Amino acid sequence: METRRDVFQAIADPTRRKIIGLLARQSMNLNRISDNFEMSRQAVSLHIKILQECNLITIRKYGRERICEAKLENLNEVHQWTEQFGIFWSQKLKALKHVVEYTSTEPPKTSKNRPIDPPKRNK
Amino acid sequence: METRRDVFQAIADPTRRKIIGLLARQSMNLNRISDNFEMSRQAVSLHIKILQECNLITIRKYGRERICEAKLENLNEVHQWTEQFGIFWSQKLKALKHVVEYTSTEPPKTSKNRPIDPPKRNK
DNA sequence: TATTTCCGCAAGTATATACTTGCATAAATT
DNA sequence: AATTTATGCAAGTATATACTTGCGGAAATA
Repeated sequence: METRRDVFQAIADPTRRKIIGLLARQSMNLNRISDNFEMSRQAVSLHIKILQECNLITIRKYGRERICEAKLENLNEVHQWTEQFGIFWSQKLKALKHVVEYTSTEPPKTSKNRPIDPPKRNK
Repeated sequence: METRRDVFQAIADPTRRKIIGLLARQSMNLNRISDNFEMSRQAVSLHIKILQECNLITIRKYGRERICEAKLENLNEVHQWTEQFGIFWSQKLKALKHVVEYTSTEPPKTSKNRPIDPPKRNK
């Protein structure tokens, strides 16, 4: 039922991203959150549950209410994952080397007159 | 079958994240990529297809091969989404105001002697 | 006390997801 | 020409996902 559940999966859903956006501005109880969506309260509640499991929000009981708060720090995992490629961007992509190598030529007709070495599987 | 398909959903799967990581270092053909995984070639191929649809990779025909290249720029959407909350981190979270307000008190016993105003739905 | 509000639990459904295996085809290699 | 290699297409399956509706209970309000 609830196998893989990480931050990346949590933010995959647009509803959950919107919830995070809402809670980033102000903590709210469940019903208040679901006011922002067309779907049923239960549906929103389920999204909240998932976000909680992924440690992106915390829930605090306040009387009969449950106040949801965003724990934005835990978006760091995502931020850092994308960040790692940022290095490549500024370096104009190492992979770009390959692009240039290949795109400047036509596909080989035979193995003899190939303009460049074909990619070979080392196995 | 293929309804919602965006970058966030694309990177939700760990296999696809790994593929992006691989292609960020070096462009590869399909079989080469699938060498890095336990699953079948077809399974990997499907992930590639999804990544392509989300514009995270491009595929270039080279003879009988199909060379996959990462288009890391399009991770910007994710990067920026997380970035927007970075502002809040440095500001120690506006929402933190709420946390302090609420956590310092017990839940109200009656409506009379509530230590603070309860959250009210404006409807 | 009666009523409303906030919320969880549970059952049910339709579609999506992540795989698999088998077969077919075009392009290189021998 | 025969074989290997790279890949696509299609069918099939199990589980996950994103919802719904209905019921019940605890807490606040009138």
